[in-house]
Formats: sequence, structure tokens, C-alpha cells
Amino acid sequence: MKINTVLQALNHPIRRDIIARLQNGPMTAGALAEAYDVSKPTMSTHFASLKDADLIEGKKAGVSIIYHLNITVAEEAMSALMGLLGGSITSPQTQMATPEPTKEEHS
Amino acid sequence: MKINTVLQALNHPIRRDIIARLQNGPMTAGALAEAYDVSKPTMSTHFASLKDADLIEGKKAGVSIIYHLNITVAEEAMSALMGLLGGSITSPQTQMATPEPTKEEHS
DNA sequence: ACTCTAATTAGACCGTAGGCTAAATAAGAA
DNA sequence: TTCTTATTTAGCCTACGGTCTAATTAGAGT
Repeated sequence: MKINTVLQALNHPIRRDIIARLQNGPMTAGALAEAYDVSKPTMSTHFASLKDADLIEGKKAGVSIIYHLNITVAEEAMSALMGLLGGSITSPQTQMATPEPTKEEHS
Repeated sequence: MKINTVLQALNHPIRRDIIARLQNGPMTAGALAEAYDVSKPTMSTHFASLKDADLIEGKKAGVSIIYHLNITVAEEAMSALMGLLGGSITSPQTQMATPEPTKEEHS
């Protein structure tokens, strides 16, 4: 799971809303597309973005495609974000930090 | 707290790394800037993005500016993301969901 | 007042994300 | 096979994000 790709995917209101809807159960691409006021090709790119992040998966069902959440990756993303944002809760910041001497590769 | 702005802010490796560093304690803008291989003005825009999301706050200290994490907003962001990604863990998806009849405003 | 340092703002450039319409693909139905 | 429906791909356009250099603001010290 790449946190970068996941955050990229979450960084759009429609895509977040798709995730919220899929919490209630799988839906076809067409049914999802009807819920928003953008064209179907545009929705298709949103699906692609979410698939790219592995947050959703699509199964062919006849002529339609049924999308469902990928629970595993959603959980992984959560714990990664907890590591990022929640780390401060347990270790309060009292002292001034000093910068690393070397130019690190940032994730 | 606007989840949109927060995710926007988190959607860059340098900005995530800044947050990670500030977990260890406050740092000046200059000290943070030295840690990455981009220009200081570029770093300044990253600080602005994080400030816009209220994830960090800057205090003037003489000629420098000391940035520190805004724990409150980080926690709020976490619970918002848990609501988004973690909702499926408790309520498993078994049935096919039906689309909402009205074109809703998505958050 | 002048100067030095720290940080931001201004302005420009480039790449990519998000949107559209039109065309292509895939699968069932006639 | 041909038609129809569902979805994606292709091509294009616009807007915005990330980066840079150069200029500007703000403070502290001399």
C-alpha cells in the first residue's frame, strides 16, 4: 500500500463520497455515476484513481461492473495515517527539535 | 477543520515529512527548510499549505519563526479519516447498495 | 539610519489533474 | 450477426500545484 497514492485518491470530494457510499455495500459503476453531476467518463477516471490506490475493486457482472471497498487497504491506510497524525498524542512536544544533518529522502 | 484542506495538505511527501519532524518538537522555518532539497520559497508555500489546514502554527521568535504541530486539528483529522475509512470495519458489506435518488452535495 | 539575516510574496514556467465530447470496447439480447 | 447498453479510452482544454529566481517585508544588531 502506497500512502502517497492513497492520499492522492482521497484528495477529491467525489472520490471520498464514493468510498462513503460503498460502506453501505457494493454498487455498479453506473449506479455510482448517477449520484454525481459529472459525466460518466469523468466518473470512470475517479474509479481508476481509487482502483490505483487499491481502495476499491471492480468485478464484472454481465454488462456491468460492481465496485466494492477493499477493506484491507482501507485499514492499512488508516494505521499509516495514525502513525503520521496520531504520533503526537502519546509523545508530547516539549523540546525544540534539531534538524537532521543529512538531506534525507522523504517518503 | 475542513477535511478537504487537511487532505490537500497531507498530499505531498515533504509536507508529510514536516509533520513527522514536528512530532519531535517545534522547529524554525529555516531549520526545516535545510532538511529538504528545494528552495526556501518553495518550503514557504509548503508551510502555508500546512498552516491553511491548521495542522501547524507559527510563532515569531525574534527574526525566526518557530513552527509547531497543532495537536487538536491533527486529532480531529484522524477521527474524520476514521469515519471515512474505518466505518466498514464494524459494519460488513453484504448487500448491494442502491443509489440515492437525488443528486446529493458531496462533502 | 544602515546592514544583515530570516522568511514570505510576486511573477513566471511547466506538468498534471479534472473536466468535457466523441470514439472504442465488451457483453448480452434480438 | 447486428443492436443496445455499460464502461472505458482517446484527445483536448483549462485550471491549479509545485518549483524557481528576484524582490520585498520584518527584526535585531551595530
